[in-house]
Amino acid sequence: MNRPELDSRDLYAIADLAKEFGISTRAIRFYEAKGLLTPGRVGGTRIFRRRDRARLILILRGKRLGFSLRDISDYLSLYDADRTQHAQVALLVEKVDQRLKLLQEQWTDLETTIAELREIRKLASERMGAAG
Amino acid sequence: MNRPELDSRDLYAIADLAKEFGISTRAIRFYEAKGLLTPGRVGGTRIFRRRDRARLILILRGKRLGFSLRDISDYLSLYDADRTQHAQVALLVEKVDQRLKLLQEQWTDLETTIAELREIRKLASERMGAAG
DNA sequence: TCAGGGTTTGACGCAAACGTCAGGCCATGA
DNA sequence: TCATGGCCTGACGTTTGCGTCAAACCCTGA
Repeated sequence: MNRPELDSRDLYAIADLAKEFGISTRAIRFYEAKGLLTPGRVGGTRIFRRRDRARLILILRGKRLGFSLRDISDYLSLYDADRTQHAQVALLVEKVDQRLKLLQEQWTDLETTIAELREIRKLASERMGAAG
Repeated sequence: MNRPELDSRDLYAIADLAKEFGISTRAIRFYEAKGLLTPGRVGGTRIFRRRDRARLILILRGKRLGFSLRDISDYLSLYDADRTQHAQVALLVEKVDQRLKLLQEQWTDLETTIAELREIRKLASERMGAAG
């Protein structure tokens, strides 16, 4: 483990991050190709810093939230530029609101579905008599 | 409008349903190709009945819920066969539970994101002074 | 010196859910 | 009669988010 620069824990190899977050190196390279990450280079080899790691965390959360990489890319741009880009922030807030609304719809849809399944299950067990 | 069979409102042309639900005829044909719908035929032309319309409603709800057409197909099978397929129902209940859990996670993630956006928005407007 | 392990860049593959022609059939109305 | 409009079946195209080689480079340890 004689890699002083890497041991400062401000620098990560691609496999380090892949392992830490349980994703593939391919995925990480893909995020870079899409402009979501911009790691440094030593020769050809990618070197990730804390900033990159932080961005990766945001990317993964965005994915859990169901946003596309395009959307996440927009979101990440907020963390760069001055944060004074009012219009950008407004746009993002809007997108999150949309997503929130969609989740609310899903929630009520799900309640309906659950009720239906309960009904089906009930009918099923009735037909099966005491064997249910 | 001299189409007595169609005016009984138990029969629909493909375009009727497409228009009613705001989807393309292509999508409807696709659902049929995937076995989710089984409309009748008069010559080559598809004829949809109330049953097909009801299934289409379930399909669209399933999609809103984020399920794949494969999943929805399984779900629909419950509405056919005897409803006595205990195992099937259990399986579906399980899938819905999974989806429910996922939505709950998304919900809390989204709250975090919203809080962050509010913070950014606040910082932005502060920097812009009273002009916000 | 050479195998092994980690890295790189292409480039093709893939599954889902349709979009988008293309070409053809059929019925209707001016 | 012929143009128009709706429906049909292929069949290829598209987008998203990677997976999966392939071929090559570099460093390290036995």
